[in-house]
Amino acid sequence: MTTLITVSHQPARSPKAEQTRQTITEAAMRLFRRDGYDRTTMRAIAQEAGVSVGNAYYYFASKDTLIQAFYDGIQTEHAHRAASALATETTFAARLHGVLRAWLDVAEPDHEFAGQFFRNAAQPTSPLSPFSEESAGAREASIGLYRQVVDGSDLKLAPALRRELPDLLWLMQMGVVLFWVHDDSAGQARSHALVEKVVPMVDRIARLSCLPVVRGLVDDLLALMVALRSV
Amino acid sequence: MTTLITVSHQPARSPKAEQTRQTITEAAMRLFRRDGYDRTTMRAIAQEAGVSVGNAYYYFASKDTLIQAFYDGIQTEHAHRAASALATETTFAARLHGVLRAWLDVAEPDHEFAGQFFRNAAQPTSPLSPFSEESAGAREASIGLYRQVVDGSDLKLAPALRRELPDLLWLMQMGVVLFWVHDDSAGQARSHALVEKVVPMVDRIARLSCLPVVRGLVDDLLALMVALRSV
DNA sequence: CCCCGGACTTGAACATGTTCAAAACATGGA
DNA sequence: TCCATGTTTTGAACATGTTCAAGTCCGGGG
Repeated sequence: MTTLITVSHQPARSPKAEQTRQTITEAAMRLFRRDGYDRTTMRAIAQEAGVSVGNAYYYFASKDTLIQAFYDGIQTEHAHRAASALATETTFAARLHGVLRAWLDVAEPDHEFAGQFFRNAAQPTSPLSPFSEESAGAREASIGLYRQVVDGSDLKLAPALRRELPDLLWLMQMGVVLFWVHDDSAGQARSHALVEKVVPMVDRIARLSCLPVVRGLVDDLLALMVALRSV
Repeated sequence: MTTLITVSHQPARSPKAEQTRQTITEAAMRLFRRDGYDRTTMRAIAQEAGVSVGNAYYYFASKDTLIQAFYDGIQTEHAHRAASALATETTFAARLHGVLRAWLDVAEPDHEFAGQFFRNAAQPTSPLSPFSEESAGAREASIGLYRQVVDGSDLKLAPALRRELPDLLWLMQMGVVLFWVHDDSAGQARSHALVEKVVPMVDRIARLSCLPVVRGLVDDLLALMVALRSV
């Protein structure tokens, strides 16, 4: 479930190298959290880690890639907390709600920091983009979470929809993240409100997906996804 | 309809100043289009404009704000082309399709360039974010376009939905833009396919919005929007 | 005509992400 | 022990966005 994606400039060959790499990421995380991404300089990171600037670049291709550690941390922590929700809840709505709220809880302490480096993740060409080739592993892991949400639940769905639903729910999470990043309300209250309202809606749509009218719309949606993949 | 948002460091007092400002934006646009955003340096822009670097900063707060001109250009051009679609089409689907396709057509020549500076627009704190205070004018103008789409069409809608639909359609456009920015297919074929498929779906949903089942979902959606505004 | 105040312009200086050639270090084999 | 080779580390140099103190220009008042 962990699926660490280490975008390393050079792979660590020796234990000592691994140690150095670790020291650098820890120093970076510490400063990023304390001063924010933009105000933390590479020189400061190097100094905090007791290492030269060039050495940081020996292990990490750029300042951006240093936040991969942060990325991975949230990912694994989310998987961890989501697991406990998935272990106890059985209804679709409760499971979905648990996984989404787990994300908000995990990410909350880093809201400000996330807002600062979000632009890097938004760049289509960046390896940190959730849609990038390099993020495939983390993306699959995250989608896997939503597959569990669906599979372990009481939902009755047409097979085609059941197959695609995890992808759609992951996409929804991306939407929530987008909203969350822009959310400057205290404790990201608006994001929580969003989740609170959206989950029952999704639940209702899913349950109605067999009714004739809704069925047609769902079929359109599935056709859309298939079409986009093939173009 | 134009609503030019000029984020200027210093307002231009004299005609000569206005001339200089113009020269700089034109040089910047030329180089951005030719070499891309990242590979165009401020020094190159200054030189192309026959001006000093400091002078560019007298008129523009940063390299980012130079692309405001580009932003405005797309906005006005879109309004222009959309108007002709709105003048001829009468059905909701055709009007919506016309406006969205107009955007794709207008933006196409700048797809690569847009991908490069998209990250700036994605940053929540940036004035170039479509959700920012500074973009309010352009945003309202754009939403106005979708108000026309709805109002001039043959759609029968509950008043509450009719009021909110333009906002929702604008949000949908943001989604299309997000997709488009990540779309590296030839001529952005996938984005066109997306629009082609999504428009009939939206049309169908809108037309079904009075039926009992769909009605409930739409009400939920409207309640969500109201709730988020008040939190 | 001269001078003053403000608008405009300049280019050197600064901050910071990134690169690179060279040095230091480690390790296994002669 | 010493060398060869590959790994790790260094810090100065570079590229580029941004700032700033100082200069130039210009119009209006004396």
